[in-house]
Amino acid sequence: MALPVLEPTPRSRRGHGRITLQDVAEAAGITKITVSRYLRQPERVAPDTARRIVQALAATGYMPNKHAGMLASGRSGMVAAIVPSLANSVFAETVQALSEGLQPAGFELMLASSGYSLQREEAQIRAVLGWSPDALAVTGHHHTPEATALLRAAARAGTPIIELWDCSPNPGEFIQIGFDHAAVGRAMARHLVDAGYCRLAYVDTGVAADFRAHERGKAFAAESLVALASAGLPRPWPVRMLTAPAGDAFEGGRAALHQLLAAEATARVDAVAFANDHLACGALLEAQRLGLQVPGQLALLGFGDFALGRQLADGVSTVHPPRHAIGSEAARTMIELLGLAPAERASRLSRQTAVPWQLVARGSTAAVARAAPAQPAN
Amino acid sequence: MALPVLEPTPRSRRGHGRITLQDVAEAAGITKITVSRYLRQPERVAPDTARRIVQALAATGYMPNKHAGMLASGRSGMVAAIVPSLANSVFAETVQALSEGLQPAGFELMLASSGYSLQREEAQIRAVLGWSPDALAVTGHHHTPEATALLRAAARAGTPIIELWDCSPNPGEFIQIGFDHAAVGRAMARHLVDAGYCRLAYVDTGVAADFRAHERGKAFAAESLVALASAGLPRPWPVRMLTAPAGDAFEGGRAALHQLLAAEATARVDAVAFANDHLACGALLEAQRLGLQVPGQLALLGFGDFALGRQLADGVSTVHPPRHAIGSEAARTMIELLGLAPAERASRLSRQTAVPWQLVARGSTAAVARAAPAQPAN
DNA sequence: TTGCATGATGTTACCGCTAACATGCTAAGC
DNA sequence: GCTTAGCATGTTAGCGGTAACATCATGCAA
Repeated sequence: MALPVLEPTPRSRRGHGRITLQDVAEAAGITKITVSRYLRQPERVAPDTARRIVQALAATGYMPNKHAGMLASGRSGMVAAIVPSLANSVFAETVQALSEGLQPAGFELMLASSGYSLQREEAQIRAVLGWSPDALAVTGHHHTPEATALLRAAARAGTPIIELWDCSPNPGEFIQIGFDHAAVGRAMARHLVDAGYCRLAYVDTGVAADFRAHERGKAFAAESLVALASAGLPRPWPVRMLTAPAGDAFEGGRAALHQLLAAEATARVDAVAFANDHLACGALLEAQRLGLQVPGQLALLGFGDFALGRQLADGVSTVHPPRHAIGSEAARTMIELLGLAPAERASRLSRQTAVPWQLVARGSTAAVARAAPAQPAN
Repeated sequence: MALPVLEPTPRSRRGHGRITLQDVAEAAGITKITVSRYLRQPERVAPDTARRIVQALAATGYMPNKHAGMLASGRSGMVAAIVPSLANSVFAETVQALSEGLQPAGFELMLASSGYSLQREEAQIRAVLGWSPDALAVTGHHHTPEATALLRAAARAGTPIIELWDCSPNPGEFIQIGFDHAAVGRAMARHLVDAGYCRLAYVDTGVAADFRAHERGKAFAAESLVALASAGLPRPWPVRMLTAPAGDAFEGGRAALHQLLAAEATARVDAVAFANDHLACGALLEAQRLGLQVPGQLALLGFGDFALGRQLADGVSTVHPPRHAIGSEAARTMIELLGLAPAERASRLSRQTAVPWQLVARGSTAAVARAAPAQPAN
């Protein structure tokens, strides 16, 4: 028979070596709940106790374990965002604004970039939801079916889901904060037609999953025909649509320009809209190299309002998207929703906020006298 | 006297509504530990049980709660990184590489940007350590004293701390993965002198906390004198040092160029090195506007190897920093260290990895015949 | 048959924190 | 004096997982 073991190894896994509330409480001569209370609602503990707690906190160098806090309270104090790319300054600025907007409310931001892949986005959503974020921002309203299901489940559980950058005219399943890309595409078309151009082209980006650029392109093409017709060209030149090769966007713009110029000079485009400013700048540089007059022989219109566009030649006309406003508005929305009781919140988990954008006309699309219509207006 | 309450409210806070391991276990007719085991080591459960677990997982739509997992196991599966800025493509690419390198090993990345402020960096470090990351990457070796103390405490507790981008010749307190910026500055100086230029200037960035650019500048200035002397100019023109105005870097470069040209033409600089390519490109565009010959009258040398530099004129010479390699090397290091036993790990929490960079000579610093030395060599 | 290694699953006790309720003490009200 | 409201602090029981050990069939060698 085994002898009774003295001091039976308490088979306890001791802590991971960090200072805990318990340590602070002991140092202050009280129990941990009071310390916990002080940290969350300092006015709820007696001034004298508070003083001792402050000392104990400093002496121990306590740092709260947010996982434990989350587990106990059900609130993580963390918000997650998934964007297609961080290298793209467009999203970087939105994320920056989101982060800055959340900071004062005490929320941390957890960031993931999907590399413009819906598969990776799905994986990221799955991973990120494991951290029980208090809210989740994703980019756009295109997701894999599984991803949508995950988002839907989270939304039903009361987690605000925000789709950034898109804001389609028809209501979506989640909260949308962005703008109508089709409207931007139409405005781009009208701008070029109004400035006197009539042989238009749209250069899409080589990044397959930039749905927004594609959507602008489709609307651009459709609106072009309308605008040209109402400008007295009932049988307009068909809008050339092409896709720039993937890779370096400047080179893509250069290559696209060459493709466009391959046509016989008389039937050449006289204005090109691009999926983004980098493509447009690449095309402008190539046009300069070729000795083409911009905007004399060729007008160029970008999207994104990148800093470079202001610098080249007389400036590249562009659309200024509300990069910053989308992020700060998203932060505002999250904070507002998370302040509501779950019951109230539920009714607001689907809505749309359109953030204004602006077409910035610069030298590259200066007005020209329209050539005589190919076809007299009847 | 109060009647005995039947079914006394079990004062239990019910869960937060999510599916838990317990739910899955019940659906599969087993206990939760077996499900937990299956999720971590599928080969440890019987094939038949595994099948039932898989079904139960699918049926319930289980999603693990990582906070609970972290609390129980002491491992969070998360790594944090703090960079000065995400809008800067330099760091964005490093972060991208870090993220991609960590993904296969199953680590999530938590990201924060400090906006080039050491105060904010300290706050971010504090916040991020509350999430008990398995490892933490920060940028550079400049931190507030408090931040350094926090990092030190974390390192002592076994969390690998990695300083990105810097790699000073003298050993640091933490792990450094980067390169020696002073060496880059010296190489820039030698490149210009070797190409025949002798009236040099360095334009620092207006971002006060970009210590790395400043360090390159100091080394550039010092090495210039040495290189010019050994090229037969014992009493060289003193290196002009100036700081571009903060804000748009292109404009900063333009403004800096104007400042440099303000001197009488005969004593004008003939080569300028910049803290980054944006400044250099801005200066190049301004030089073009002013009709200056680059590199005839002026050589320009940037840093960063941004895509634009390849596009302008005959290309802007630059230094290609190991943006990507720093990130992937950091990921590799983290994974390696986290695979070690804590005891073994402790001995490796301080070391340096120099990642190679490259000077990319393009048109903007093409060689010229050196003007007769101001002073004959003796 | 017995003994024992082996593999599959279960039990228990935590991780560090907080919600909910309980207690004890002081001061006000009658 | 005694109740009672109110404040400060404490006790208990979890949150949802996992580590460590326990148990219980098997199969197989001795």
